[in-house]
Amino acid sequence: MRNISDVIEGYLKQVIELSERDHIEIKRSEVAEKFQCVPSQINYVINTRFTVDRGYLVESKRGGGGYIRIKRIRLHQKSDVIAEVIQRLEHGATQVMAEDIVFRLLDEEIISRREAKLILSAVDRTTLLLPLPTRDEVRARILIAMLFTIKYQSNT
Amino acid sequence: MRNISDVIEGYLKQVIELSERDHIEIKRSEVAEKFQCVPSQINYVINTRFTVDRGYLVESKRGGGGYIRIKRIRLHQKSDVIAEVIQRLEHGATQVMAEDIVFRLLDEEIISRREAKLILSAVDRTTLLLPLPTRDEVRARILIAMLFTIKYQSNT
DNA sequence: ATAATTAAGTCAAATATAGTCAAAGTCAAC
DNA sequence: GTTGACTTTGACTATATTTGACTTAATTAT
Repeated sequence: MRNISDVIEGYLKQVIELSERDHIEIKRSEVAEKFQCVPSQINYVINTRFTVDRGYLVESKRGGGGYIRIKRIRLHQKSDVIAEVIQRLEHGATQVMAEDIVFRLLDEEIISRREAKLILSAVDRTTLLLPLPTRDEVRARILIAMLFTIKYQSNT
Repeated sequence: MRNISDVIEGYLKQVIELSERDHIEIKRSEVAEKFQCVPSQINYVINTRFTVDRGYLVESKRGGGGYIRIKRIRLHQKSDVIAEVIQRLEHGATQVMAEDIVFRLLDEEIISRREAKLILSAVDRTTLLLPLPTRDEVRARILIAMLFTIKYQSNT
């Protein structure tokens, strides 16, 4: 007998599979009720099994009529290049590094000219206006976040 | 099952959409009656969904013959929309403001879906990871920088 | 003018969800 | 039988919605 997290994972994947649409919406409390577990177990399952790396995007809303929405995403065709670039950014990014990376992505036709300008304007030192070394760390995080977005395009 | 606020939001947007004029006038009590809710629910919907950042202007009048008037602000000159939006950002931008603005630009077809995602990922609080109020200031600067880039694109 | 009536506005409490985090439990590998 | 990764649990937190008592403003009747 498998553990309850695996069972819930399987259930959710089946629901996604059978769904017409590219996403499903669940009520955390209902799923918890169905499997006789505490609601936060659902968060655990989602945090460990429905991650971006595994190809899922999750959104949610609290309050009345709240929900958890799980979407499947597909990888960008050039995701290897992006993954490689993200690795280089892990320990901070200077403006020159950022420019090199953006020009490479442009060169590889992973981003458009307009997107390149957009990215560069966001991470320019006069935009961030933060002291070092914070500036290079924030720049790296912004670049990584944007690259992730490009890497994992949702199916919609 | 959706919550009543979302239903009322959808209804009002549809009424605006189908309207000949650029604004609609509703009677708060009638709408409340139609959706079987208390009148102040209508204020809640208007205050949370028909904000300036989302491109709406609301006026009202009390007393006999009172009404609530909702106007969709559709500006056709893209640069005007951007200029207006930049002004609102001058004193910092919360994540909710940023989201409202980006969705509006998407709605007005000034940016693409992918660009919207790119921008939102860059200014997400988990990306910036800075303490307030710095975070809101940096977010505003990044948004302004990107909007300028979009506004003054060279045509070459 | 003043009062009565008719609307809309405000605000905070009650309710309905979901998220976080860390302690406790489980189980396989060593 | 200890260790460490993974899972389970629940107390506490955060956020969104719903509701209603009370307030304010405009119009109408006297």
